[in-house]
Amino acid sequence: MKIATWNVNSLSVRLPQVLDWLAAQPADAPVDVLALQETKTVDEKFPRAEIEAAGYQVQFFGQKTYNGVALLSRTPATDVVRNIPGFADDMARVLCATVDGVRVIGAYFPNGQAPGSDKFAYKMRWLDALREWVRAELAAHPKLVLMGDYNITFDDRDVWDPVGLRETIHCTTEERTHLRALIDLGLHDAYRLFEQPPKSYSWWDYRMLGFQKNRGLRIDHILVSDALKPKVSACTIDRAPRKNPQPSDHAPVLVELG
DNA sequence: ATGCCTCAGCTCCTGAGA
Repeated sequence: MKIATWNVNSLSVRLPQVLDWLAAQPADAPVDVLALQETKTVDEKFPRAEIEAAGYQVQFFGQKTYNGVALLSRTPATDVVRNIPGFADDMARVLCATVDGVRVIGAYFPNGQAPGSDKFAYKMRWLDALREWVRAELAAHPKLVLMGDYNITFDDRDVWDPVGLRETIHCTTEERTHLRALIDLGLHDAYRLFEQPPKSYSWWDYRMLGFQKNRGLRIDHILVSDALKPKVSACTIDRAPRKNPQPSDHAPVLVELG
């Protein structure tokens, strides 16, 4: 089972790239589940027909201009949950469903803008609510994947300039403490289960030739539960779509469950 | 300096992203 996450930074702009990317997978190893973030599309305008024509079922949860998430799957998604139950939020950030017996959560974590800002405080509240909800989901569904654009780096290995970016957004101790608290629920950073190339990132700034100079951050993650950890056979970041004309600023992350 | 790109939208500028 191959599961992936990709912040597409507008699905209406990136839909052809998403379909091309899915079609480019090996025939014997298609992507079974794909979580998308920043679709930036209201549900009325969501490109459902195009995605279904590519052989995928799709759940989507969007809003105007910002945020928006979707969950593509080759088999039906059941028990769908939108956003964090009990946490009032006018932003479309979370889609959760069961696919092939795996509880899959795709999430677009808040950016946070700057430490000390109102948006940073919202990010911390959102992370608290997410953690308590995921704790309950894990108890009910031991086979669980939590993936998406976390907007948080785990440690300095995930940062192109850890000195210059010390305690800036995505790199603060407070954010990392919250991320670590998710891990402590019984989740594992699938990417670090394997030896990986140094300076591996999932996002590069559009400006300043960020990608060409590999000035990036690893902020897109796939966390797997204790029960799934022994089944993980690979986890990779696919940089190829970042080289497309008119790319998203994020690259997809993939995990394979044996 | 807080921009450099990119995107959406009450679109010829602004807000937000990260």
